[in-house]
Amino acid sequence: MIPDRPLEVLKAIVGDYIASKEPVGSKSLVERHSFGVSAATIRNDMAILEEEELIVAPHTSSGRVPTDKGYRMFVDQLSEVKPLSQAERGAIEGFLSKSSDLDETLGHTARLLSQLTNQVALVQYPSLGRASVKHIELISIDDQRLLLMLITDSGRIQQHVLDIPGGYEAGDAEKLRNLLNDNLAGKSLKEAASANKNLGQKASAKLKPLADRVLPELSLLVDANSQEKILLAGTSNLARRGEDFPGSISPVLEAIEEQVVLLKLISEMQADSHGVSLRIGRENTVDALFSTSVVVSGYENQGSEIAKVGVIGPTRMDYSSNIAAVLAVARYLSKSLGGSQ
Amino acid sequence: MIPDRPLEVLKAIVGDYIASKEPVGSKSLVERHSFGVSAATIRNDMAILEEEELIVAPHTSSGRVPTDKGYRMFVDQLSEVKPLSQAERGAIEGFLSKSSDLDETLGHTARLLSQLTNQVALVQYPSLGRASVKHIELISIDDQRLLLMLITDSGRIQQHVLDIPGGYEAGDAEKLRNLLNDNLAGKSLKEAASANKNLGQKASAKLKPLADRVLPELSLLVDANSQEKILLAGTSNLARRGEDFPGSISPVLEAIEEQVVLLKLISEMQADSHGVSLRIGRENTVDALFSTSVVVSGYENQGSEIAKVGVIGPTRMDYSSNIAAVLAVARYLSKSLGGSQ
DNA sequence: ATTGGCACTCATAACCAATGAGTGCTAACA
DNA sequence: TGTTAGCACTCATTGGTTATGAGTGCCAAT
Repeated sequence: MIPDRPLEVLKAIVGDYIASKEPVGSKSLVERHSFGVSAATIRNDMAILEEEELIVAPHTSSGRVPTDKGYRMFVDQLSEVKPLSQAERGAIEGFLSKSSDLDETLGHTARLLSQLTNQVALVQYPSLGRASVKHIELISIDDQRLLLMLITDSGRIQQHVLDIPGGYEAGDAEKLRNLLNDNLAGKSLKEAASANKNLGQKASAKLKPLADRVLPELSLLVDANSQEKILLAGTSNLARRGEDFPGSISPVLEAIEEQVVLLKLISEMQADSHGVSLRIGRENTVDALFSTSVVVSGYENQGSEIAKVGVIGPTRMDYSSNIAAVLAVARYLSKSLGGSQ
Repeated sequence: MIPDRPLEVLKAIVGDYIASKEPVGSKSLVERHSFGVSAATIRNDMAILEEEELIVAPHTSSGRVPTDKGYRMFVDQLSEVKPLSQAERGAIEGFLSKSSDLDETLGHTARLLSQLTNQVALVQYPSLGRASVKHIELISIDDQRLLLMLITDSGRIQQHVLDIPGGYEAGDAEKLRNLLNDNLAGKSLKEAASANKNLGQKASAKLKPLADRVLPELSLLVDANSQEKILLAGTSNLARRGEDFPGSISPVLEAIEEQVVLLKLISEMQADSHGVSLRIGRENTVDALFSTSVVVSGYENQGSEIAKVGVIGPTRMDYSSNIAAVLAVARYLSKSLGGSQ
């Protein structure tokens, strides 16, 4: 529905605008690209694009700037993304290979992605909601304290130290531990939460006091921590791009620090054919993020998607390379998790 | 050495400047405060202060602004800090009482402090360097994987999942665990690190293969994680105060995201008589933080200081209330840790 | 020691003209 | 029909000039 050359012009405008931060006019356009036509013709094409609301002029008689719709068309046209350089691939591999536990891996991932893209990186912790109980551990620390641990198949480990005011017998802890594992291991967290409630009755009279102390804490671990969590890195990259934001960047910073908002946003996003999902400007349902774009992709453990990873930056970003970076990092992260956990 | 009234004038200047963000002149000074003398007299006093480099005029014939030295004198004069309101005390208590494990407690603390002060809050994780090994746990997850845990007396728990490619016998894991605890529990991390190296010899022939796999990982846990860590919250508060920073805020953001820099900085800071320690402007050894002030206080577990907590903001901050907030939060945090861990 | 008076400084705001990149439109052209 | 050259017009930006006024330093008088 939009002819060929105007589309090329749109691409050129987006490209030049990303590079220069300046509204781009017909003249500089024909200078930098070889369309084989004159500036006047380009102007006609630009009139078409403006008609379609793909570009807009900040003020009468100035260059044009892509609209959100324009960026959207641009990325949808983007057939293949810019592959990463050898150096970048090396950096990813080197960075992620030396991580040990989950916390550390995700922390590294966030830092890496923010450095790779010069944007704010976000990494969602594997959601406990979809996870299942792999193992429950009850470890005696000393005669009045127990360490309760919940290990899920997503690799996340939650723990809590319990005071047992009256003390306890080592054998009881062992028995309770077996009871818990026999009844809960393998169940999804939701099932475990409800099964846990009825478990008190199964405990023998001797075990009862300890069970009464431990079970509620286990519930707490299950629900309180099934609350999702996001890791951020490179917030300063936002500040450096401050000029890209209309008023101040502080509402943007506030919004992304507000985990709940971000979680809702990325949970709404569905991956497209490339395996990546993006929201551009006003496509974001959050007012404060109307001048930002979010690029996310899922990462997997043992074949199923467990959480998301991505970047957030000004709508005027280099979509091609950011998409490539997010995809690559997601892929390596999946590999790194699948291998060792 | 500096007469009385000029000192009062300094206090007034600092106070007014903090409130108004505007350089403060002699006239507005006599209007807002009742010195009982005329503007001209105040001007003479200001000349003295300027002589002492406690205040400075941004340009000839404009109001005066406190220098770093001026702020320093101001806070040193500060005999008692502004006590927190009832509501604030309530908020602290409510917030911190509902935390369960260490991670969560510290996370809550950081958020709370940033909200209380409207500054960037920082919370240092209990340093493993000064900590000692409380307990080591080796848990079988399945027949090819073990979970290795290191629990320190500061309440921090580190864990790592180990693949044991050839499998192992449950009894061996148990024996190794006992060996580790017998030899390492109670030792400081440094001692444990070196003791750990010689432990391979003590293992029986049967235990050797497993020990060879586990011991290096334990070393890794000890060193790699004895690296300190800082939690930040409320970065957006910096952005909101953007006008207070000379050029852009992004170097500041970069500096505080650079954990190493921050860690070095706060480790240099020694608490004064109030139990609080602060660096004002150029007293910070980091260039990027020359226009910020850092307020920290230590928090304790079982009577000994284990790490620091504080805020960082523009030199033009409300020292009195920030000091009060940091102190209060540090105190409550110590209480909360001492009670349950 | 304090004060009123006064000349002086200098950042800021307001106004104005010049500049120039960029546009839309029209008429000619292939 | 699509393309091009030409032209008048718009308007953000820049630089220069001029008020305005808050604030100072200094001095002579109290």
